[in-house]
Amino acid sequence: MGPDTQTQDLQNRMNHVRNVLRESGLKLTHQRLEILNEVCKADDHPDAETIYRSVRERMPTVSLDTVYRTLWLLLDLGLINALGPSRERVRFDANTEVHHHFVCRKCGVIHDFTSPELDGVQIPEAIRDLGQGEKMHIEVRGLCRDCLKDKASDC
Amino acid sequence: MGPDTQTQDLQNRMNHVRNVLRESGLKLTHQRLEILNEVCKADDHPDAETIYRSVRERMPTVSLDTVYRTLWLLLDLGLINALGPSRERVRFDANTEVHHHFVCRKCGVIHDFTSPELDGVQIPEAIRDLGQGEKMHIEVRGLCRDCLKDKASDC
DNA sequence: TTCCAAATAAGAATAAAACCTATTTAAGAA
DNA sequence: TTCTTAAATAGGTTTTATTCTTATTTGGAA
Repeated sequence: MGPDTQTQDLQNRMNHVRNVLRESGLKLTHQRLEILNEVCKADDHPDAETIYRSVRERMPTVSLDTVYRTLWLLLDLGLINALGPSRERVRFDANTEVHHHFVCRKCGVIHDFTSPELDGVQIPEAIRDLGQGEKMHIEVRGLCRDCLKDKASDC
Repeated sequence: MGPDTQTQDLQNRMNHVRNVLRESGLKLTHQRLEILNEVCKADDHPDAETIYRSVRERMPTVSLDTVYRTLWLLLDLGLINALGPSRERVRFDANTEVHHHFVCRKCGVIHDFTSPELDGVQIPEAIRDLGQGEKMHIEVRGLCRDCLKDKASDC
């Protein structure tokens, strides 16, 4: 995927967001577009603070509160994902394609991966009793390559 | 499963913990046992603060810091689990049997469920490139019964 | 252009989690 | 058993992510 394709994708995506916001009766603010833009550009599951710093480079007056509010909003609208188990702070993920996460239990790094096997996993019938299932989150936890290397050199 | 069986289970479990701590060269403190005991007794995925309050009933001098340290320790030793995505604070789960979670995206309630289909899902080969997979976390997100009811009454 | 509800900025407040240090204690050694 | 010591704890302080408050601004409909 070349840079032109990426630019194209980003533009399509921004258009999609404009539509979703309009349909939901929400305002299309400069801040919201900039924040979404930064989340999309990042491919490393940034946290709110990191996004704030990036956005501030172009919009020096943006407030951290707005970044948080906007991220939760985008999340509620299904335009981005959130992840981040246990000790980590919440991290955001602009990748809304079907994919899964590998989380290192030592350093906390999160890598996306795709897996046709996992994509096929269906929400089980059994949860009917508990409520209405909407989506599955599948996560593999373990040790990433770097931490495995560190572990080996500890001996 | 009657109360006798449960008591038996808890005792077996406490013995197991004693062994794991000893094997790891860690001290078997009164605090650690009390904290684990409380996590085991709770069946509602309590957070650290809740566990702290429970433990304090029997051990009025226990410190919150000790509760946190102990919970992370038990987690590292694989004696308990942690869960809690997105907006929620971290919650702990003494159920180390294979099971899965249903998380309500509105109120945050977490219910355990079992599912032979999901139990059979294997860690995919593809993650070899990323590191060493250890376990899968499968979570179904949606709306719980109570929140569905509330939603219906909003109309 | 005017208007107003929605959104924002800035700073204050809250609360979860971690840190610091003097004191206590588990458990191995004598 | 008593002694020893590194590990663990209590209690208080600090940090920091996230939310709240309020005055101001602004998107977008009329």
